[in-house]
Parts: sequence; structure tokens; C-alpha cells
Amino acid sequence: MPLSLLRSTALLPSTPLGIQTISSAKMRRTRSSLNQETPSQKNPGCDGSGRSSVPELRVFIRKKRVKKTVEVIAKEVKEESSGKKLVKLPEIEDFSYSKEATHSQSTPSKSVRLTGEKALSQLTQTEIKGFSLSDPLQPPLDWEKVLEGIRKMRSAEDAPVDSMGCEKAGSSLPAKERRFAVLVSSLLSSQTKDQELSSVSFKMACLLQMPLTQQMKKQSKVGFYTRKASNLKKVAKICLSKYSGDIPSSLEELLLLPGIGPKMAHLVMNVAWENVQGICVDTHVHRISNRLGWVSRPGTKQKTRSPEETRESLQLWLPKEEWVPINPLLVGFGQTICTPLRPRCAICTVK
DNA sequence: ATCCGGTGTG
DNA sequence: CACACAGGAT
Repeated sequence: MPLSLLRSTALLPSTPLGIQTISSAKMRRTRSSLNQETPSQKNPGCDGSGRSSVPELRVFIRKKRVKKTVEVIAKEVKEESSGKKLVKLPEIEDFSYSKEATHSQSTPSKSVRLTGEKALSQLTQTEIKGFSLSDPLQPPLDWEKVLEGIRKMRSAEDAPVDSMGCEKAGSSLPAKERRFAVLVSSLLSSQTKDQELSSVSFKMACLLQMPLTQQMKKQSKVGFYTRKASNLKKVAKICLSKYSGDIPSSLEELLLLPGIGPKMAHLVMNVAWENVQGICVDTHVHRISNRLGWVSRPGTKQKTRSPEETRESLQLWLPKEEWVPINPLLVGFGQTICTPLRPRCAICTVK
């Protein structure tokens, strides 16, 4: 099983985690169309003309032009000689291919870049015969040491993020209210340059009545208050009517809320639901991941250009246990040491 | 790509 | 005092 060497052991065990739909977050636009089609885990598509001259790899893909990624819906490997060995592989979620590669149903590309967690753990050398596995998923060198180093530095010095995370919102409330408090607090605290917010506790029922714009302007230092006030009211309304006072429990539904983008959606999933669907990437995580060379544009060595790109790149190799802690860790690091300009490299132990 | 509206920084 | 800035919407 040569491929298992390629992966860090932390990812391997049969944790059910890997099953989560990693790619779902980037589908805001095509979400609806995908949802009806992706319940695909069952039937790996049995149509298509089966060739039987060589071991065959049939890949059913969906191209997403914008992102230049390919999503594998289902696939199937056939050992023709006997005609009996039919290996079905479960769905592969994340799967990127080199640009030159051409895909079509009858003649899959000769060189395919497999980077998915599941892809690497489930494919064997023979199964992908005819395909060259180039540049396999490789976690950055010494990332664990670097992470440890950052942890050390962080524990030495307190960063703003430590004192004000939204995970503390409504900690004394019942679960449902707490979740809503987390959502509200996320909404408000975003885009405020990491300031402390005077504690805001709103009751949902009152939310709709309040002159929120004025309140925000005066009593707390909320940035973009006009937009946020209107977003907040819409959100409260939606939560009341559609979720009976609770907040949406899935990433997709959270993203539908006005004012909730990928960063906040993941944050809320992590904190409010403790259901980790992805890494919460803000500008600190984005910047530092790139500085460390931890992420790159798919198939290249270029830096990622957006937090979303960073998130996807990071998720390809970072063990899931780290998905949540990485945010406060790097945010704090970014606030105190690895700052956007004039980073204090002199006192940094990982450089 | 640009705006939003106040804050931190130089 | 000018200007950069953060996350989402457009």
C-alpha cells in the first residue's frame, strides 16, 4: 500500500470525518443544482460504454469552470482480464487535475492529480494503473514543528483574540439561545478590526423592533452598522420563521443568511454547532498560511489569492483536529507577531 | 473592483 | 491627518 506513505498518519484512521463534504462550501452558486444531483453515493453511474482492453478507470465528473476544479461524483474500477473484479470506490470529494489534462467520459486524462484525502487513502497503485499520480498530496515540511513553535510564542504573549472570541457569547444561555448569540456576535464583530465589543445581548424578539442602527452606532463600536443592522433583522426574522428561533444547522443554510459569508459560516458551524465543516479562514490565517508556504493555488506554487482559496488548500493536508484551533492560533500570532506589515521576525522562532 | 463607516497606524 | 483596513455584497 504505497500510497499510505504519502499521507500523514493523522488523517488516515477510519474516522468518519473524511466523509464530510469538503467541497460544499464553494458551491454557493451552484448549490441548488448540485443538491439534487449529488445524492450520488449510492449509484456510481453504471451507464457509459465499458471498455475492456485495459484496466479501466471510469470517472464521472462535474467541471466547474470558474474554479478550474473537477468534482468526482463517483467512480468505478474494472479489472477486465477476469471481468470479475469490480472495485467500486466511494465518492471522492476533492479532486484536482492539471490544466492540460482533458477529461471526457470515454477517454479520461492520462495524468491526473489526485489530492483528496479520500482519494489518497482509498486508491491503490494498481487501481490507478494507466494514470500517473503526479505530485501527490504532501503536507508542508515540518509543519508540526512550526505549529508547535507558534503555539509556544502564543502562550508567551496574550493576543486580543484570546479575550474576545465569539465562542464566549451567551455561554450561560440554553443551547438554542446560545447558538443565536454566537451568530449575532459573529455578525456584529466581523469587520471591526479586532476590537473589543461592548457586550451585546439582544433578545431575538426585541431585535425586530429595535432601532438597531442607532443602537449600534452609539452603544458599541460596530463597523458598517447600517448594513449590519438590516442584515441582523433579516437574520432574526429568518431564524424565527424558518428555524423556529434556532439558527440554521448546515453550512449551506448559514451561507444563505445575509451578512454571513464563508468565514463566518465556518466560524458559526465550529463554535455554535461544534460541527466542523471547514476551516475558518480570515485575513490572518490567509496571510500567514501563505507566508509559511502552507498553501498554494491548485497545481502551482503561487500564493493563494483569496481566503477561500486558502481554506481549500489548507484543508487538503491539515489534519482535521487542527481545523478549529488553527484559527485562534494564527489570528493571535498575526495580531502580535506575524503582523501584516513590519512583522516582528526578530522575536519569531519559526521564521 | 468597489463600497460600506469607523478605527488604528504612520 | 491621510490612509490602510476587514468580510461580505454587489
